[in-house]
Amino acid sequence: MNLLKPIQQQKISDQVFEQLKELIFRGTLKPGEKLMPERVMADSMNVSRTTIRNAIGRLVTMGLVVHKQGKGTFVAMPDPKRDNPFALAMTAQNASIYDLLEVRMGLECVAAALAADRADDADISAMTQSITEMEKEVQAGRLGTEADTSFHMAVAYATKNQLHIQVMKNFYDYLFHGIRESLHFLYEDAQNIQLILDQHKAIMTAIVNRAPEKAYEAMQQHIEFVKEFFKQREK
Amino acid sequence: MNLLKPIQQQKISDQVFEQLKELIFRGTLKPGEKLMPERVMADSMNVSRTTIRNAIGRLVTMGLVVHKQGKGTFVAMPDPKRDNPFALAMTAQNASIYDLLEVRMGLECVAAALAADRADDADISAMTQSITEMEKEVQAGRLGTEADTSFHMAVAYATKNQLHIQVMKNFYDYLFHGIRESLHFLYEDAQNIQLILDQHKAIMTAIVNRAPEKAYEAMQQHIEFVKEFFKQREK
DNA sequence: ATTTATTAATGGTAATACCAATTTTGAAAA
DNA sequence: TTTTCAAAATTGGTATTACCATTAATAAAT
Repeated sequence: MNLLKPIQQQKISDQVFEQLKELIFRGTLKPGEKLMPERVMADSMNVSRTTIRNAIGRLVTMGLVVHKQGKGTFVAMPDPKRDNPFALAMTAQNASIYDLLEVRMGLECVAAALAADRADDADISAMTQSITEMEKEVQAGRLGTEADTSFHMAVAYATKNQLHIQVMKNFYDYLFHGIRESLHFLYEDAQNIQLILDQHKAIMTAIVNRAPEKAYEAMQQHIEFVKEFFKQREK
Repeated sequence: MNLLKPIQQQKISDQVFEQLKELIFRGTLKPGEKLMPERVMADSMNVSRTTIRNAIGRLVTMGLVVHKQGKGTFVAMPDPKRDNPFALAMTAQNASIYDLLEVRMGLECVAAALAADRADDADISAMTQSITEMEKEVQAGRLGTEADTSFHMAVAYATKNQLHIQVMKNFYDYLFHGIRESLHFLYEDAQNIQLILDQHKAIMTAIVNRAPEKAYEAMQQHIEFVKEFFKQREK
């Protein structure tokens, strides 16, 4: 039976939510702009504040608006991080940079070891290129952050593990857009860059020599170095 | 000034949210399972239903639970079609079980070592419970896959690394779902299950004894065992 | 035993009051 | 006048209570 389609009983909060979402997506409500106070909005829409808060709450967890007690609710600034899964996870769980480094430690050390087994000529040449590129950048007075990333991605590709590659792509995409500021401190010091370059070379050497354990350790020391840097800096 | 650290004024709804999320992540609340009615949950937590609804509302928009008016609130089934935070679903199709195990090797071994440093009583008891649960399941003639996952998530939680927890949750939700059939072969053999149980116990013992290296190795052997099983089976 | 009406259970909305953080206001002090 | 600072007004967060809407469970009628 049931030839009749059910009248889609959309919840009231759904409708409010849709309206607000539209306003934000269309740009009628611009980033940084303040929303109406909940009480006013409830009044002008003839619904309860409860419902309004429900709708806005969804926008908050979606990261489209932010609540500020005592101030109001504001449209969130368009944030490249928002599209990045890692960034979302980081902010949602308010993870620290150490959390990040620990996860990297797990992923990249094993990756380095695998790379030592599986890297082919193309992989090696990609690593080499990343290193010389980084040297050039530094010589030119720039920070070699992109070349740095390239090196690590080259290692990832050398594992031939599609899943690992995908994960690392997400990771470094975030490192770029997400914590660029934090990393600047690391790159500011020319001494650090030289050390990083040496560490990269050590990793590559181990990979070229088909020495998985060495590669593992070299990567470990590399990440440990970064971790120590931030630890020192905290004081 | 500001020598005083800000008392992290976490909202009540935040705390409720965290508790519920943890129950779901750990697998204590299994997919499809019904949550307590809001009213009794509010009562047993000594907060208002308003706050409970706020917390649950977040879980809903995150897709972890679903509301059904008149019926209740239920833990959502992990849905591959759903947007997963790390966009790994597509990769999971092409990824081999070895790819998965390699990435796990990196993440979980380091995690085990960290857990040995940081696990508290609650973590230990969660691991114990997962192990006994798995034993009970096996005794009853069922496969203890869920308890197995719970154990690994317990280790993840013991790291206190929020990012790692998030990553592992997604791994188990989306990736292992794709190779569930394959895993059946592993669990079919009672002998294997016993070995897996022993390995879990070894991991936990190392963690209890605060022996990071041992924990690392125990986890390594555990994953290596699974890998070897599938390798043998290919022939 | 089947069907139907009633009741209970449970999420959704409303209304009101008060708490907590922030801004604004306005009077007192300089 | 300008600055300071305390009181009041704003605004999001939580609590309470009541009632609506949907579904499941139960009792009553056939």
